[in-house]
Amino acid sequence: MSSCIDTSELKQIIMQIVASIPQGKVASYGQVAKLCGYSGYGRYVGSILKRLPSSTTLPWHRVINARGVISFPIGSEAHIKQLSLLFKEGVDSENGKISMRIYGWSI
DNA sequence: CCTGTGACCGGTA
DNA sequence: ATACCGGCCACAG
Repeated sequence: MSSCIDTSELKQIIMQIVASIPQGKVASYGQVAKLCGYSGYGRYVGSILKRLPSSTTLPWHRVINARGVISFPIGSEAHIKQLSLLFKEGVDSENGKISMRIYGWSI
């Protein structure tokens, strides 16, 4: 079956939610999807962020997975880049586990 | 149209 | 605590 939703609209909502994540805090892919009103679309959130141009101003680095870690292989360029961006914002992490979550944060 | 692929997630062993 | 599994769903080939 083809998509049963308006993907272009969902894409914009996702970008809006990600853009509104406060500096120094993070959200999971599933959390972003749920905040959009589309629970279960975590994978889609990832696919959207993947296509972002390198020149984007969207804080994509504030989105991690539900296990509290960066969803890139440790040591990969993307992982190093995301970690440094988060570290620069003062995100607290121990052994790669991000502790400053976004739970309780409202739109 | 059918199949494989993810920057995912929650439950189970 | 870690490892695996099945479900998830748009998208590319």
